[in-house]
Amino acid sequence: MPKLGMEPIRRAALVEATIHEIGAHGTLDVTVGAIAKRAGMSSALAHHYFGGKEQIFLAAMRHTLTLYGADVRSALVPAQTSLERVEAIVGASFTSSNFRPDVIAAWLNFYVLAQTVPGAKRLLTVYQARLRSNLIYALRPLIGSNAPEVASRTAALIDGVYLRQSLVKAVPDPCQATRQVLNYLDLELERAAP
Amino acid sequence: MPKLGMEPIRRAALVEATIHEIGAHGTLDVTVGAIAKRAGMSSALAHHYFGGKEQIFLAAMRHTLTLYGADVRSALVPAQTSLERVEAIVGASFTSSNFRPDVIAAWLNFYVLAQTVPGAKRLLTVYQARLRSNLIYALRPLIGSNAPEVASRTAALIDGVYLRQSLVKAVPDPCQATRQVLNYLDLELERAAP
Amino acid sequence: MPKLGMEPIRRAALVEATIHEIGAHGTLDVTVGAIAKRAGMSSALAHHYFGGKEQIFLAAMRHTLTLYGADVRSALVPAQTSLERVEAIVGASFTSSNFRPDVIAAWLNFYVLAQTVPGAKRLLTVYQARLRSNLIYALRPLIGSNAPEVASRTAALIDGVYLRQSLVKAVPDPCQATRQVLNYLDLELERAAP
Amino acid sequence: MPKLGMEPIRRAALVEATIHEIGAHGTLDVTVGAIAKRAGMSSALAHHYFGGKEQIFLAAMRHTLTLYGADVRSALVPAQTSLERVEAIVGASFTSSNFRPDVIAAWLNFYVLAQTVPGAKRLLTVYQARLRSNLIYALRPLIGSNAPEVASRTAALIDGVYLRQSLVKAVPDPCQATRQVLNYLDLELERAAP
DNA sequence: AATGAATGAGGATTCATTCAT
DNA sequence: GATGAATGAATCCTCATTCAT
Repeated sequence: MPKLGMEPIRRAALVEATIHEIGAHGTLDVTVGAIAKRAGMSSALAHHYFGGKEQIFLAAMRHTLTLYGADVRSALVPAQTSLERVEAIVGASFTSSNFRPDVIAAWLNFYVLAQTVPGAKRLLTVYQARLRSNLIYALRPLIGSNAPEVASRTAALIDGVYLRQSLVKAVPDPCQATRQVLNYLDLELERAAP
Repeated sequence: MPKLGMEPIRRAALVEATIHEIGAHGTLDVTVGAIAKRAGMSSALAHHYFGGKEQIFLAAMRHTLTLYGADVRSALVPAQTSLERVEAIVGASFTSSNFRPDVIAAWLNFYVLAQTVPGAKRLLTVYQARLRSNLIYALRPLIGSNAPEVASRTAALIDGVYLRQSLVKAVPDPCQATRQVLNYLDLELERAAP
Repeated sequence: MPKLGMEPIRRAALVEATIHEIGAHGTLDVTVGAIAKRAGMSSALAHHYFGGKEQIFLAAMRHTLTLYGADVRSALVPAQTSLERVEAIVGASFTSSNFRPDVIAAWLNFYVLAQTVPGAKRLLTVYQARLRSNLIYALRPLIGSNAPEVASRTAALIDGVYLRQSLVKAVPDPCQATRQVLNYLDLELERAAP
Repeated sequence: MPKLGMEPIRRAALVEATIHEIGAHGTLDVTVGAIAKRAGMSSALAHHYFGGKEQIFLAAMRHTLTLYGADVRSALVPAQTSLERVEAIVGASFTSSNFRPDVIAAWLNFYVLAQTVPGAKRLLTVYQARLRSNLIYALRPLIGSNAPEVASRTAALIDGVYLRQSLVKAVPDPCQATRQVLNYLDLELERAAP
């Protein structure tokens, strides 16, 4: 009984497993075998579906970025004011589904992957560009021409918070992380409109 | 050609080569053989002096952190005012000898190493603690009890700038990076003493 | 060509090859590669099936001991009298399938392996215990309470004959070896029942 | 200050260290470096004196055999009767200086070495021949033409006792070992002269 | 669709040995 | 006499990847 439509299920399972595996090891030094086993299939099948390790990694990146993007979008839906938009964007970076040890470690390693694999660099660049343009769009009404620079700084700060969290054993605290970034943004807003 | 007292020379060459190699590959996926060859010796000798790959990595980390620490200290020497102190600390992070593609890639990978190797985590933790305490000490006269929080944010921002630079092919611009961080700090200082 | 159920075939081939290789070299200093090549496969496959060199050695030991045990058991089947039992046990030690240069060298090296690998020591200890209890059981009706001591001596003598044979280039002579041990046992029996 | 006459001291130290090292590891898998360190010198010096690992091993064998030979000879001195001769020979095999875990492991490994290194085989063959002729000479007055066969059996028994001792963690018991062999010889003597 | 079988390539590590001082 | 320096060779082991079923 050839199971139809297995492909998307298998792919999803592998992507999921990849992130867990990277999270568990903290490294890209995970074997296709381990990923496949965690996903409940043979490594041969993993290759069958993805063609190779690199593409499995890329799929995992795409998945992570997609989830993140969806979080941002859905957080923006109810946002009415510019300020709420900004808060929505920052908040989405620290959703409890994104700001998890697993995912944090994965992000870190995606940056490493981007040093080697062009596709990975492209994905991260797109992520950064989106984040930036989202922030600029939300900030412009509030701080005008300062928006681009502040957006860059905000993005860097977010990434920095992630990076530092990767060192700590403590379970990540989304609220505190969000506040840390928003506190900075408050400053910028105060200056623009005292 | 064998001389006495080769050990420190060889060790230094290996550490140097390790950073270059990591920088060139953007990954910890470098072979001891490649490192040794770059350092002009056999891989066996590398093992002889360091005992293993992990310890070579750790030595490279220590070296990088030491250089950075020295830069901070020597930048602090001529600093008279608190503001100059802060500027010195931030500036040292973006010295042209630290803020180089090589070293940036190395830092990124040290964070990855720290996920696995306890010694590496320890080193990075110490680095963060020093940076933080340096900043707090310099900031306290300027912003009082806000110093710790601002120090954390500043540190995260610095790391974030590094992280983002790792994605860009463009040669790093120390001035711009420094300004990015100092602009933020200006805000904090303005608020404290308008 | 890949078929199913290759595992037992491969494992058997490797075990066989291991004994031959140890026999040919007279040492445990044989490479997994050489064993695998002799068994007609890649060394990677050998690792795949056994997990490591040590476990290959242990499997070879187990195989040798199993063969020997089977020889003893089947020799005991037709034995009617106690004397025949004793002769069966001793004879099995010098079967032409056991008392072969290959196997003799292997035994010697198993003793060496047992110095290092607990599992190997366990196997040899079990072998010795079985041989001893077999002998005691067969000897008791003939020599009574002397059986244990005589069994020990007999076992030592058998091992000694093996050890000495390992030094000689001449092809082993099962008959002579058997006689050497049985002659000693005759003495013991005579004394008990003159 | 070039120390004169260092050579014999160094060589002795190395030989001593070799036996200890083999005893400690239970294997010939000991490194020249470890031997040299135990002997308090550099491995280069070990090579200087012996030329290579194999020759170090051979020297250790020679030393062991020489000690044993000396023990036999000195035990024979006070022996008056043939029976005392026999007892002296057997006893010397189980002197507390020979029948030690160290030395027992070394013997076992010498047999392994003999499979590969002709010189080692020669040494062991000489040892066996001497033991045999010593025994025959002592036994002939007691059992006549049976002496050669009994000598062989005795020698095998001695070696077997050694071999079995190598498996046991318990500290070797010279008395018991000696008795085990002498008990056998008593039998032979009884038969010859009831 | 799925997998066991199989391998080639590569890498860390160890070690005997040599050499210049 | 003695050693630190240095290396080539060898070996175990891992893993991504392929293939036939």
